[in-house]
Amino acid sequence: MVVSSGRCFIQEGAPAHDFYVLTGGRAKLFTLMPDGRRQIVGFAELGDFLGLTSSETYAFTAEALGDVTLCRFPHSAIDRLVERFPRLRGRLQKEASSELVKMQSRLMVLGRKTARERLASFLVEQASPCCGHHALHDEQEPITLPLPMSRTDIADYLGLTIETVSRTFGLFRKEGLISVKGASSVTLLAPGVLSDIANGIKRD
Amino acid sequence: MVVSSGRCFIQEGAPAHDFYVLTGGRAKLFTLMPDGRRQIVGFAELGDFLGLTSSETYAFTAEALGDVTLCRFPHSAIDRLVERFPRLRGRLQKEASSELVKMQSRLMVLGRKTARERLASFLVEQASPCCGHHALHDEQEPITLPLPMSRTDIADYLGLTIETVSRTFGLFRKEGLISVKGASSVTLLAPGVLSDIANGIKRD
DNA sequence: CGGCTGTTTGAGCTGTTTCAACACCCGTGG
DNA sequence: CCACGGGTGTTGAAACAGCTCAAACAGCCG
Repeated sequence: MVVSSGRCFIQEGAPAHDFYVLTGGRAKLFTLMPDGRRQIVGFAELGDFLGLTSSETYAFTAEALGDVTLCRFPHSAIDRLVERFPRLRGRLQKEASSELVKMQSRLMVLGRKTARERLASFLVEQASPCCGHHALHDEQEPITLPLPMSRTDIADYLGLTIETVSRTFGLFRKEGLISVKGASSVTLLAPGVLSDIANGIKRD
Repeated sequence: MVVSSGRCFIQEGAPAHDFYVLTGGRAKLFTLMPDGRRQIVGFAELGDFLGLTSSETYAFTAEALGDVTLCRFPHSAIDRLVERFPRLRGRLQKEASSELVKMQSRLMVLGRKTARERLASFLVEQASPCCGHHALHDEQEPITLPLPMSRTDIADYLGLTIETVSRTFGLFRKEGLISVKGASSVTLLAPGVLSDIANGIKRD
């Protein structure tokens, strides 16, 4: 199925009938508090499984960032699917535990890092799929990233306000660490330094 | 195997040879930043699986809170185990996805909640296994909890400082919401109100 | 060229942290 | 039995990072 930009295809709290595999585009996953405060719990991309839950209802809302394509499966079909594609079993387990590891580093970001460190962590995380195998830490080449999410989304992902996100982008720009094109594209000019900032390391 | 209080049985970054099932006691799971900042990513209790990871190394350190008993299995044995105990498969999946759901609510705690709301969330979370089936939200009876972890642990779990945790305990006490015995035992005098605070709901 | 939305910048404020002093609990040894 | 530590928890005052409120700005599209 195809979901157009801004549409929600999973609703927090709704009965969890189906699960999805994302086959194109990206989506933001978030939860809300009764008074409207929002926390983005992740950005889904190609190959991610969404809507697997042990409870009766979805734990988050999923909204398309740009147009998204996905495959929908009823929860009840999961056993049949695994039977037909035995390798899926391993995928599911691997996906779950790698998501758990990511969550743990997100907890560190939200619980213990400063605004600078949070934004640096975000940029490094966004860059890591692009630069693949070799560690970004000692990457010297500039890396250009598309940022399909708004400043508000970044803020709600990092537990900050849009103003703080904007100001911190400004700082990084002034320090020559990044350069920004039109607010939806960044190039990391010094990935190694950003990675150090993300981990709270000061090199002098 | 038995692990005595304060001992670490999983080291962050160490090669992940084994995984564990916790069969007695409780443990804290945490990650560290190079400069020593600490984030507790969870408290493990009876029946929890620890050390399952898709990568080569453990993502967190696990330290016993009081004495702990656990079963150790080499990672390589997991397939054989599942073969012998087919129901284990479901347990693993259920455990993983319920842990993911918990993680999402922890992200909300760390990213968007105030100190009051964080501590209330913590107390409600600690109480929920005790009061089981019926929702704690409209629970009127006082609930007494043991708190095996130190104030420092609570602070590192909630992304606060020990001083803020202590002050907030003081506030709750003054407001008649809890009563504290010797810093390692709390009774929730108004669980419903605490649950509302945890969710950012103000009732007047 | 207006009008809309999203982003940046500025100034002042606030909740949480930091730093420091003090109180408590408890095991030890005089 | 009680004074003495040492670790842990509490309380206070000052500082600061990030938030709030408000206004200016930049794209972007009709």
